[in-house]
Amino acid sequence: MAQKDTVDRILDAAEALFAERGFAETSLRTITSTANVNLAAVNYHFGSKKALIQAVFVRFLEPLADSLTLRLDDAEAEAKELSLDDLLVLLSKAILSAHGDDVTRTASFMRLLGLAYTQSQGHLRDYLSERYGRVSKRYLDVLRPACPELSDTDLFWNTHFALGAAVFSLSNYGALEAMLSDDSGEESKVQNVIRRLLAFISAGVKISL
Amino acid sequence: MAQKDTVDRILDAAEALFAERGFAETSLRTITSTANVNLAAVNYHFGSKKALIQAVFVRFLEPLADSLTLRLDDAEAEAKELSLDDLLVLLSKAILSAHGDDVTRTASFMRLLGLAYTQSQGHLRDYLSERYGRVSKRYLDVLRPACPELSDTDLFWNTHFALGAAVFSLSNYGALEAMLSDDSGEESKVQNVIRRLLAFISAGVKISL
DNA sequence: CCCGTTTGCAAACGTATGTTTCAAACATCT
DNA sequence: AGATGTTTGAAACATACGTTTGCAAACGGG
Repeated sequence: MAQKDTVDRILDAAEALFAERGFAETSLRTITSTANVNLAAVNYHFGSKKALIQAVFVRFLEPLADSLTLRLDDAEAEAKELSLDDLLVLLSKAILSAHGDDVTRTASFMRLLGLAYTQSQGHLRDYLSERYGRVSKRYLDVLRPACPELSDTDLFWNTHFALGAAVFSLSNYGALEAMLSDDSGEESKVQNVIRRLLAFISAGVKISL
Repeated sequence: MAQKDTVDRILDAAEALFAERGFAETSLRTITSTANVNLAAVNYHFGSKKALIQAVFVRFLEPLADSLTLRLDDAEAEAKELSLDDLLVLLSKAILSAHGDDVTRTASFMRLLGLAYTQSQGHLRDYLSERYGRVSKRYLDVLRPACPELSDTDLFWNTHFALGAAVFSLSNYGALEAMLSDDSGEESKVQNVIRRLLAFISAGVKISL
């Protein structure tokens, strides 16, 4: 089929539109007309708007969880001690590689993650933490021995500070980039910001009160 | 009058409801019934829902901007060099003191700030940056010489990483605190988290690529 | 006390939304 | 080819929303 499947076209449109306008601000009519699909198709294929939102997240997070699991398996197979920076790079590579190093789409999806946190969307938080709780817990378990000098409370808050820095800056990447004078190099700007972010996080996470 | 003024009751209800559910997800009917006020009162006193949202932000940010300006005046009057940590403490004290050290309300309002960033709400971003651009620019101007070893690009990204860490963690403070085992000391937990946050930011901002 | 203005209230209006319906088009299998 | 199950399409439905209206009550200066 020359045209992509209806389901995928809906998911593509929904992912992009949600990211730039939020969930409640994006109507099914906008989504379906962007996707060149009949309005009823969303309820037919997904059942409801809520379910569509969940499907958008699952389509992105499933490969990410797989990629992360795989890399953690590899790392543990080598049985070497993983440093904090090793783990940060591992995570960022897992995220980026999960969708063919499409940095734009990844940054756009980070915006969705930010929305999922701030916007109440209770059903989403419950669903995601139920579905991906195991992977994130495993990552944290590996992170724990990489920061032996930190107490559990230190680590807890520092990781959430780091998560905030990542989600916030990447989800607002578009707006932030526009504020910069364009004298900086053109190529792979996002990559550079990610390098900056990792350095920032690496320094912060090591702090204990 | 025993009852607070209608305008204030609306603002109180709107601030709390917006913070916990988002802008689009909070209807005027929910706001007015929470405030025990007639539905039409919002459009009468504020003109529109958009204007109400702006008014909520102005009521909170105006004292904050004043407090920050005052403290910057004092600091510059002493003509001492302000270190990065001095400036972080100055800012956090300005934020907290602006509303009688009501940490709960401050944390709740941080959530609103996060929403203002993530949800498109273009009118809000424009309005706020037009109204408070001068104060924030002044703070950044003082911050600049406190980090002499950083390039402008370094400083730009690091401050936004820091902002993300702050907004995200404080705006989700309620949910995060609930995840912690309650063995930690009861008193002034928020204050402790703010101390942690400042240490985290202080370490991260100093990083250059 | 009166009258112009402000505030409060109930009801309605117009619109946009998520969802449902049901018949037509399509695909798949025997 | 014909029957059967799946997918699309246009239209309608029910509801929730922001906003407006019309009028009564309260207020305040002359």
